Amino acid sequence: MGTVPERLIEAATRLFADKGFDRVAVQEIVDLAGVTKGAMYHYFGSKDDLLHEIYGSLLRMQTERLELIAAGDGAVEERLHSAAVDVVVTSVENFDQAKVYFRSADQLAESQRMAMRAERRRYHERFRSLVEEGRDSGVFRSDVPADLVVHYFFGSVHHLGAWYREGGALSAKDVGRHYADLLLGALVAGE
Amino acid sequence: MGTVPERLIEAATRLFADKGFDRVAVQEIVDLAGVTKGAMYHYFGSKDDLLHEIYGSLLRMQTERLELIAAGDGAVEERLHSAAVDVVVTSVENFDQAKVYFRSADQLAESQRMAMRAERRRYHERFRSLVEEGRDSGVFRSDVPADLVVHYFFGSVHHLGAWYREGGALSAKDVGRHYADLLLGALVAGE
Amino acid sequence: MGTVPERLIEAATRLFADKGFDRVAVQEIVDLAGVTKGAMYHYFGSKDDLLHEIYGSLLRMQTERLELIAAGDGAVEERLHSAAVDVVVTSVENFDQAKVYFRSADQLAESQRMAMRAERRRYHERFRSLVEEGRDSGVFRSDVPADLVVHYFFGSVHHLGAWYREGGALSAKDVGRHYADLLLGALVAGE
Amino acid sequence: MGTVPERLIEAATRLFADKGFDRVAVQEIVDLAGVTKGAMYHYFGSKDDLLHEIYGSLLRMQTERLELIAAGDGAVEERLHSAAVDVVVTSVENFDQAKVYFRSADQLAESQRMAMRAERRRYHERFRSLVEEGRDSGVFRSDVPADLVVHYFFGSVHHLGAWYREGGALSAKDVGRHYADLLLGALVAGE
DNA sequence: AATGAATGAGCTTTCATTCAT
DNA sequence: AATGAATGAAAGCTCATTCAT
Repeated sequence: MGTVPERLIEAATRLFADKGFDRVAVQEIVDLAGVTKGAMYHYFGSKDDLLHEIYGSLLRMQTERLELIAAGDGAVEERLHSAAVDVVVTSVENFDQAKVYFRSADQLAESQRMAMRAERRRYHERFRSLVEEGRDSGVFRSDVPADLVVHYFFGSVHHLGAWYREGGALSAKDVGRHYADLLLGALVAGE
Repeated sequence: MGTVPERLIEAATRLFADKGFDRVAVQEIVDLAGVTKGAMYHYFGSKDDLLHEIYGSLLRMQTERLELIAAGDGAVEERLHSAAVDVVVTSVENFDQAKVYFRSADQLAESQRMAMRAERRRYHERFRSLVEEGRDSGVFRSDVPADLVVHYFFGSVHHLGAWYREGGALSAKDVGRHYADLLLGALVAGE
Repeated sequence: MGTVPERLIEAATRLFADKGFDRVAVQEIVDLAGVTKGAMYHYFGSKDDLLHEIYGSLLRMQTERLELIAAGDGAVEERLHSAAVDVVVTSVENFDQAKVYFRSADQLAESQRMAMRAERRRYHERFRSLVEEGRDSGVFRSDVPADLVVHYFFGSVHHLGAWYREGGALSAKDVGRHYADLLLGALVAGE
Repeated sequence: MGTVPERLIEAATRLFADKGFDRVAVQEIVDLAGVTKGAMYHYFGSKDDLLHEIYGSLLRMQTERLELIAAGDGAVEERLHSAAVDVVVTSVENFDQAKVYFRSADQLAESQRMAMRAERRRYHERFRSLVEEGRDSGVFRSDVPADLVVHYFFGSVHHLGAWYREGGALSAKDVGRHYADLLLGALVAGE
């Protein structure tokens, strides 16, 4: 059953993913976790803290993986493809966490927002540097700003929570590959 | 200064776009509109009604334009390109409304959610039919599900609110063209 | 269809009878009457005024009839019996009005409450004087205070709204007779 | 001073009795009880819950007592007399509670109304069965429907709140006896 | 480590009434 | 005679957080 803080994180993740941060009462979280409010405030300073905790961990994990993939030694188009597949697959495999991340990103308290943005920027930049590497080496088209490309692609990823359903016809890997194909197709297409 | 209901819609649009539906108090809306709560409830049945009104109008407008564009007589790749540009441009030109739509779509009361989903689906299907038309005529790749393509692209569009800033280096038209180019590039690229 | 004030009184009577004064909104009344709030406030000073009007008229009518009956020249037990039947029959024949009277008597504004109480007391006293007349002439028992008898009987009458249904097995006259029989039976029974 | 929920019930009882359910604000209740609204909603789900609690307890008590009295082994007219005295005495001894019951019975939310009606019906039926027992054994008159008799008597009891004042000339027992005498007088009177 | 009673500020909504037209 | 937009005060209720135990 896990420790109390683990159960709390788990409960909060499920609820935030389903209804959005603002629509979940602390009471619901502790009920689902089978503890009381006092216990929650013993481990977490606030409801915001729970949110921070939840998507911080996914983002950190994805950043680490991205850095490994990007530092690999395949061709740039292969590394970008892998990175694209990976962010989709890890998002789907941690779908509740990802949904919380996608939905409630802007709901953080001022103090934590800074830290979060810095981490997100780091991920974004690393991804962009891959795109730029491809352009510099003449493999990718260069008539579209690299930044825009990254936003374009992450938009698609963030939208997964709005339509993808686990257990349907498409596996996480399927979606990841299709997404990566579309991205690479667009970049390699050339003018 | 416009009529009271207009001022209310305007105020609500700005606030919902900035902070999200759940973070805006009715009191803030009426303060910004310069009226009292009673006046608001004279014109709108609930806070939900305001939300519905706001993005209903954008969605209706975009649907109409999409249907016109799709029914044009150019080549399918040109029609899809125009449609893609158009949804971006109209979203950016009504950016607050669009942000409300992107952020708060799922926050509607049960009753209105159905109606809204039906309208959204209609838009989605019309867009998808363009993609399918291109595949059937051999112009677009067919190894990626058409539905997924549409979700992929709309994800990018929905994400505009998270990064695009008016008055920056890129005009609405610029972004629209880049987005459309990326979409068409991916589809035409062929396997 | 009647004049506007008549329609308003009618609508208010029905609604107050059904739901109680406090549970009816002025908006509902004017909707049912097919007019607007402005029209209502043109004819009536307040929602309280409507209430006052409604049960004032029933009470006045019943008082007049009671005085006629009491002043008749039959035996006292016959006059009391007639009076008892009459208050039941007129209450049932104006059932909505009567229900309003029974339910919402205490809901009047301070100013009107005085006037109302005076009228009610007048009715009560006239009824009591009949009881006393019967006692003085040795026809009725005298071991129960006359005031209490009157309260006892009017309690039964007021309760009609809680159980009597028009169109059922018992006609207004039936109930009136049974009620009067029970009252007279108790008084004549003797010690 | 009692526990918080006790103080809340006490305060609500007094206020509901005085002004009627709809005329009492939750704020008044908590002020009188010396707590805050949050505390009230910690113990009671709604304002309706308070009402339910208040007269549920009186009704349950009276039902229990009625069943004991009715199951006794005296003559039926004695048992009915006792039952009549008892309902008056217990109502007067818990006068605020009884007034709430008499006044606000129909103000309950739909959900609780059913349960309450069932309990009231049970009380009514038990009382009626006493009346019927007396008719069957030829002690009571049978020209008046038993149901009507019960409504007639309970009407008188419900009306107590409208006229009886504690500390006056008549004790609870006095009123109870007079009421019972009037009831029995009417029933035994014979045709 | 954990409880749960209690707070206090805030929420959306209702409503009798007024008033310019 | 009548409209209906608008007010302003109050309503019932929710909720993150605190704190004595």
